[in-house]
Amino acid sequence: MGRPKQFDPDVAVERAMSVFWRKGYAATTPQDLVDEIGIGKGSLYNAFGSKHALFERALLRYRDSQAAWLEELLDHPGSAKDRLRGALEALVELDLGDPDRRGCMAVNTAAELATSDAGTTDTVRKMFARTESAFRVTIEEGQRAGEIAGGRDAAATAAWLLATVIGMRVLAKTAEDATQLRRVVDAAMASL
Amino acid sequence: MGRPKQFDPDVAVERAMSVFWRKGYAATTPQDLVDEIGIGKGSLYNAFGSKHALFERALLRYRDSQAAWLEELLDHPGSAKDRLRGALEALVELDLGDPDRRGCMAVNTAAELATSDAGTTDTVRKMFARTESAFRVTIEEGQRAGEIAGGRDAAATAAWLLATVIGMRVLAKTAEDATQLRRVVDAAMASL
DNA sequence: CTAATTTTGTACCTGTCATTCAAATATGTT
DNA sequence: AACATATTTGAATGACAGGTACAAAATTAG
Repeated sequence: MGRPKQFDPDVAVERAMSVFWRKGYAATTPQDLVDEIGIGKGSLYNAFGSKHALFERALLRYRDSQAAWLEELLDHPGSAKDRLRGALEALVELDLGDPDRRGCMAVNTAAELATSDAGTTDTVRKMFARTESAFRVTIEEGQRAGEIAGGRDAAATAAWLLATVIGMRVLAKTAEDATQLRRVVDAAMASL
Repeated sequence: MGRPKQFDPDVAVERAMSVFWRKGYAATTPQDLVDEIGIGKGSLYNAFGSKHALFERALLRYRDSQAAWLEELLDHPGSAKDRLRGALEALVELDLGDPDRRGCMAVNTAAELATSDAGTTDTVRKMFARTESAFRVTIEEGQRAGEIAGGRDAAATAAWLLATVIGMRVLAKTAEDATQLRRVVDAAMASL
């Protein structure tokens, strides 16, 4: 009943994600969003209610695609160490391959909104926890397989790996070439 | 000649830094700045020219105070490893002790502006390079003293330590308590 | 075919953004 | 004292932010 939407809300959220990811929350205007999505302002506000609500949906979409991507990488066949190295190297490729150097949307959001937006910060915190958890599982697999020293605290190592990855993704935004990031990967793997 | 300034520009820059640090660049308005600094808008624009110019001065002020703080920590007496651990622990204290959880202004700036502001990004890149360099010097001292394996690539280890610290400072903005950060420090030092 | 429902585009609104300006005020120079 | 210079304040500016209102258009249930 009623007139059907002439645009796909999922596509709209994806395009909104793209804009928010590139420009950040505060610097993105409703005009930017309608330009990118290709709908009118009326439709935008009818469908999503507010800039903030759309941002939250965009962030959740980022979470889903990002988490699936990383978790699939860590689920590849191979040794735990190889999978971890592969994931880090894939992240470097991903970040440096992006002409806009957007980095990680969750990291950018933490940096921009943690002081002012508790709800969004909670979402980001959970995203970090999820990644940390995936790292911990892989590290524990490596310990059972004897590739990683069993005496190490897997939880602490996972937290440290998460910090390393977050740092890498910030550095990817400022790095001029790949050498700095490759060094980070090498040193991180050397000390695992 | 002329009426003398009724405020200290250095104090004004410091207060501006405080606001930009807490709110980020885009979310800070000229009104926020004059409220915090305690001068009129005319004075603000007469003294600094634009919001962006004031931001750059605030960022440079951050760089100077931050770099001095960290470099002094790393210059303390003691073994290289102890100094590195001390620096990481001091950063955790600093970040968690801040009620606003502002994290690191350079990191926040990289996250917010790297896609859009080449000049500022260059400043941040140099700040990162300076910290990385201070880490490398300390690591090399540790290698000469035999505390850190000489076979390790000091430059790569320093890059990795920089990434770890950047990640920690992002996590400090979302972490609910100190455990996650303490784990990062422990794991980082364990693998040094 | 209509009634009911929903979307859409345009126009509009209020407030704020970043900046500028005029006038008043405070100093150094002659 | 008169003047030139520099700074202060706060109002004024044009542009745009974020969002709303509304009538016309599109669809489906009955």
